[in-house]
Amino acid sequence: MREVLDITKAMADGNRLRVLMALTGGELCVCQIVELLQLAPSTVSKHMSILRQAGLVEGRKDGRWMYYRLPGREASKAAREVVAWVRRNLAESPQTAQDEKRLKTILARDPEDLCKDQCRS
Amino acid sequence: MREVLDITKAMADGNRLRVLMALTGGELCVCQIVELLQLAPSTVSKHMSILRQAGLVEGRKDGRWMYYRLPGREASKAAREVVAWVRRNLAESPQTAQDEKRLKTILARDPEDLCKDQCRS
DNA sequence: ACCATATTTCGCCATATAACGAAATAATAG
DNA sequence: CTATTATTTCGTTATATGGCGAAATATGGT
Repeated sequence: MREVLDITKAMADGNRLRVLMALTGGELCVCQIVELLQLAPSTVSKHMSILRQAGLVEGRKDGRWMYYRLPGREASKAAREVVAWVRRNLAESPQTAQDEKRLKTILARDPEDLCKDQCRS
Repeated sequence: MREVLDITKAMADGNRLRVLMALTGGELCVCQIVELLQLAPSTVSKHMSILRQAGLVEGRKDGRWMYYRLPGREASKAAREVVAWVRRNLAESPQTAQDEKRLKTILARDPEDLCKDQCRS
């Protein structure tokens, strides 16, 4: 029950669903997700830890950057299934389309610059 | 997005997940669910309306009794898929086993008596 | 060692949610 | 029609959650 509830609670937030959809395009670092959602880094960090705790994303640390991606083959079946369900059901969402567009411009920028910008603001 | 969020929020509560599992055995009326969860009728009613709004259960009124059941073929695919996911992932849960046992004794009693008992307490 | 910087942790506040009881509603029985 | 009773709605309260900024942590560059 605990595992299932961790998963369903993790999915019960619009911003976290947006992150799951954004990650279908490949892994992203925290500052890129911050830029996408337009939320404070601390808030995004919390969201990612909830998703990670539920097994809906995996984290990889590379130097100062933390990259998150969707769960791979070794991950729990329950988590992988539910991520697939989200992908199917949000694929046509306007929000998803808008985020994809926005992500393109974010990915076009050097991640390093992105983070610096955030520190200034 | 709205539809997906309605579904994920509806699933993000332990008592509502217990109801979904209990309904795999067939439809139940509100007073039976009240007896199972040991919550106030008003609370159970709210839970059921949240599940219904999300399309995770269907309601059928029969006289004074309101019966709820899992979504049928005509229901949204997203809802049916996610209910199937819950069933698969909670099938082995101790909570589910305990509730099944408890349900047996509840179903053995006349629903009419059940409701009267609740009014007395 | 020291500084810059990416991320996380912590403490706080506002809002959302789950619970209850009382009152309203719906529907049968007399 | 009135009484009974199953369910829902409403108002209130306690707790959970999402958001932020400040401070702590971790890591690479100088």
